[in-house]
Amino acid sequence: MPYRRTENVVRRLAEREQTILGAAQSIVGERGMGAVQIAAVARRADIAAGTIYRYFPSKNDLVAEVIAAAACRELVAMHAAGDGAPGPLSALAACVATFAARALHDRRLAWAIMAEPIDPDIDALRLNFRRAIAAELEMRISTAIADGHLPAQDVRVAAAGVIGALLEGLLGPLAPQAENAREAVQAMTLFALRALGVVDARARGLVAQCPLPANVVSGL
Amino acid sequence: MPYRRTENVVRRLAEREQTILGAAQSIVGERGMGAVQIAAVARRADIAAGTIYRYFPSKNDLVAEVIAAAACRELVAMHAAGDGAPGPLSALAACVATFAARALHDRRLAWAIMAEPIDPDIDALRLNFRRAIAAELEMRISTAIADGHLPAQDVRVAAAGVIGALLEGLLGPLAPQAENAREAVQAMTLFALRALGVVDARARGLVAQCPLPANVVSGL
DNA sequence: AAATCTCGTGAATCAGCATTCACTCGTTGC
DNA sequence: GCAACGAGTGAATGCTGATTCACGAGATTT
Repeated sequence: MPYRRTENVVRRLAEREQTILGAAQSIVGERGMGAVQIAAVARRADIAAGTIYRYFPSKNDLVAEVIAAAACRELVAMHAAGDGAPGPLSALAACVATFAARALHDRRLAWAIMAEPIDPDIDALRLNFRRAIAAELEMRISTAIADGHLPAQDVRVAAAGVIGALLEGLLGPLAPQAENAREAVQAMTLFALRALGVVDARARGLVAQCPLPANVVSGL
Repeated sequence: MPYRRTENVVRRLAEREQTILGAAQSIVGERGMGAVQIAAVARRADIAAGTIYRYFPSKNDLVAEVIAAAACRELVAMHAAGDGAPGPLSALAACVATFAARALHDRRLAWAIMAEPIDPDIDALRLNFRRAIAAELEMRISTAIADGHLPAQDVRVAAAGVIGALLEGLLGPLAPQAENAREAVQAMTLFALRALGVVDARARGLVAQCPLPANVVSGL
């Protein structure tokens, strides 16, 4: 009979794979995509460089998994936030605020994953992630338009614009550093809602009712 | 008497420097920052790789000059567009539309210069450019607020948000490719004005009066 | 316990690219 | 015309970082 992996070995392998992924992610979060080097990941995971290739066929595959995992977490959080809201506009506001709050919580990681280009292959993958995030927003926006809460507009462009505004306003190099995260999230959410056509006063009301950043961040 | 440069030689040197800068810029415009390699620039400029180092101490310095030149052109165009408008809100709209139209005209170049990170040193430089663009917008926004045309808001965040929305909505990977540039510019300008607090109807009016993209692009 | 088999290792290899430098050639000053 | 000088050259150098591989260690099977 051929060699077969013991239960124990399977677990150890799976654990190590997670260790590697975790090491890679923590490096991304601390120093950006550019700092993800096989040697560095290996060092942080406390294994040899070659070992990484027992788990991932290439560096790109490793990075891809890091991105995919983060993408999945964000999508779930956004979707849940929207579903929990009472109406279409509230759902939209919750969606935006959730994305903003979570991104702000892990600025560097979010920026690296959403916007920091490294390699054409990786960029293609990241594109899927962005598309998925955008699709979630588009869905909320479309619903709000259909219900007459927003003026008619090109949903694709609107969603992209909102994402761009959030990234740049909260994470980008121009964003005011640190200070009060909650205020920043609220300011950008307000900005985004107005951009989509909600009048100022109404938008302020919606923002005030949004779940607090502290809540949406849980489970990161 | 020591060697002295002839009038003729001086011109030739200056021309060649421009040739190199032009080659670098055209590569950025076609294939992004990542494609700017000394060998490639030299090939396009039809000179030897080593020659580039007679004109620029390092690749970073070369890239820096490409960025600075582009930044300067954009700032001048934006400023002029705003100054030519009849009122504060029109100026704001013209500023935004101009930025949008010009960016869209040279999508790749604009994206590369505004958003494509390569090297920490370069990033720092790009930051200045973004700050300058943002400052121009901030100035227009502040004026409009002071005149009571916009609700009070954090001008820094607002300007950053507008830039992010424009970049992402028009140039980013999610932006609908090609099609009608004029429409896209108008849609994003409308989006930005609403984001800043102009109500939909009024914003539409302002956008309709903006100079056409065809005009603002001249002189690129 | 012997025979296989996979895992982990890390030094060596390979590739891409910026940068250098010894050299050639056209200019300049006499 | 000729000696000095700086511009132009491009092959060689050097560095950085991903990927490979031959080997020793630990697991699994008989």
